[in-house]
Formats: sequence, C-alpha cells, structure tokens
Amino acid sequence: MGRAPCCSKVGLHRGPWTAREDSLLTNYIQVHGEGNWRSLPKKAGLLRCGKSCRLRWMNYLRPDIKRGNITPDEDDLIVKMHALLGNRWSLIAGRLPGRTDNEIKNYWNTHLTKKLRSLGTDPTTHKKLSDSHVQEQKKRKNSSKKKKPKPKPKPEAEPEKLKVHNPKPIRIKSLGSFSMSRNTSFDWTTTTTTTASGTEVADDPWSNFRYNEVGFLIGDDQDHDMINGSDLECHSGVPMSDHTLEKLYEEYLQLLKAEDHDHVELDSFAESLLI
DNA sequence: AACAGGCTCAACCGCCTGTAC
DNA sequence: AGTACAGGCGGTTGAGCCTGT
Repeated sequence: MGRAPCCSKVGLHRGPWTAREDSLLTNYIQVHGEGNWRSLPKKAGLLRCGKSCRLRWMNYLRPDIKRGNITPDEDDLIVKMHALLGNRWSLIAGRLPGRTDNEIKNYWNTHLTKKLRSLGTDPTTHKKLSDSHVQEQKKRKNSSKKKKPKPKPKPEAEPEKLKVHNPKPIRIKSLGSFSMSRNTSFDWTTTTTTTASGTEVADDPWSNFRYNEVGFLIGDDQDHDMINGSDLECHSGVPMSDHTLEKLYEEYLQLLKAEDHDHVELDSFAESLLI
C-alpha cells in the first residue's frame, strides 16, 4: 500500500523540545484532552509532527509520570515481567505505575542487561549462560582492560555506585487494544541459574530472581490482590505486591502445562495482565 | 585543563494493528 | 474486499553528560 508519513515534515521542528513547546502542548491537552494527534500540532500552534507531540506527552509531560530512580522493587519486577513477556515494554510499563515503556526499555538496555550478564544469565532468554560463554566474556573484559588499564579497580564487594536516574514518563494504557500478535517468539522454557552467591537455583525462571545481587528479597505482606487499570491510576508510586506476580506466573505456568492449552487461554491470561 | 571513550535517555523511525469508509 | 488513516509499539540513534587518563 505504501504508507505515507504521518505528517508532512517540511518546516517542522525536530529534536529536543523547548519549554515553550512543552507549555503549548500541555495547555492544549489540558483544555481539549488527548487524541487527534495529527491535527493537534496545528491547533496548538506547534510546528511539530503529531507523533512527536504524542510521544512528548506520553513520555514526559503527562502529570501522572513518576520521576526518580527505578527502585529495587521495580528493578526486580521488570526482570520478572521480561522473563514472562519478553520485549513487550508497553505491557511491562502497564504494570509499573508511573513508568513508561520508553523508560523501561532504556533502563533494561542500559542497566538490566549488564546486571543479568554479570549474574551469568542471558538477558534475552533468561537462561543461564554457558560457562564458556561467561569465560569468553571475562576474557573480553580482561583484554579490554589490558588495552585500557584502570588504575583504581573497584573492590568486588563494593556496592554499585548509585546513579541519579532522572526520569520521565508513564503510560497508563487504555485497555481496549490488546494484541498478542507481536514478538511472540519468546522462549518460555524453564532453566537453571546461579545466584550472585554462586548457588544454583531451581529449574524455574521465576526463581532466578528470588534473590538478586543487591540482596533484594521480594514479597511483602501487602495484600494487593490484583492490580487493575484503576489501581494503576491511583496507586502511583506504590510497588506492586509480589503476590500478584506469583499468582500471574502460577496461572501462566498452569496454562503452559495444560496439554491442550490453546491460544484463547493464553491470550486471556495475557489480557489479564492489563486488567 | 584538555581530550577520549563510555554511558544515558529523549526523540525519531519504520512497521503493525485497528478502524472507518 | 480494498484503501487510507490514526494510534501504538519496539528498535535505533545521537547529543549531551560523565568519567578516566
């Protein structure tokens, strides 16, 4: 069919948004609401592509966006959700109040992949990396260190330096347009892994993250049974109870184990993640 | 102080899905 | 059924910042 660009790009601004543009967009949406992104820039007096406006609003300007570092709870939750869903950032973001898919995607790519590798886990499959693979990585590390020796190696036990992660966005998705058709190639098989302390842990991807290297032990007594769409809106900043994930995961495992599980059941389970 | 390389993350790009006609 | 459009998604990029030399 040949898809036309979302809008004419002639004469449009690109790159970082100015305070004035932010203000124009925010004011317009406060008055007229979201939607009609294509026509919004013109009406709001912005020389921006509609897509760009939508992205800026969703990822930065929305009032319900949670700003601040990803907490250990969220960190752990992201890993678990990724093990379940793969690179379905919008789904994962939907379970993290105040966070956006873009933020989670960035956090995953910059922090969590390294973290999992350092734990001997393949961040893509969540399976344990083979020893040879790990050794190969160590070799590479060492050789790069030889090229560029660092005079002050950090002691192993020293906790990771806390970096200020100054974020942005969240999308609390509307629930009407769920689809399982994308990226369904994620490998669900279980595996073994090794914790930071070197202990081999169960044939269960879930258990891989029961303890992580920051010593975060999941699970508390908060009894948030199930978080639904409205919960997401009103619980901004409250970490989801681990019980919820445990339930979801158990439910999913049961579906997988069922001999005649069909797509309808899996779809309904996935849909439940959004509800 | 100056430079180089690595890291972070906001923003863009291209593709897909859903819907209206 | 076919086409066009809007909205949404995940992957990628690159400017600016940070850190080490």
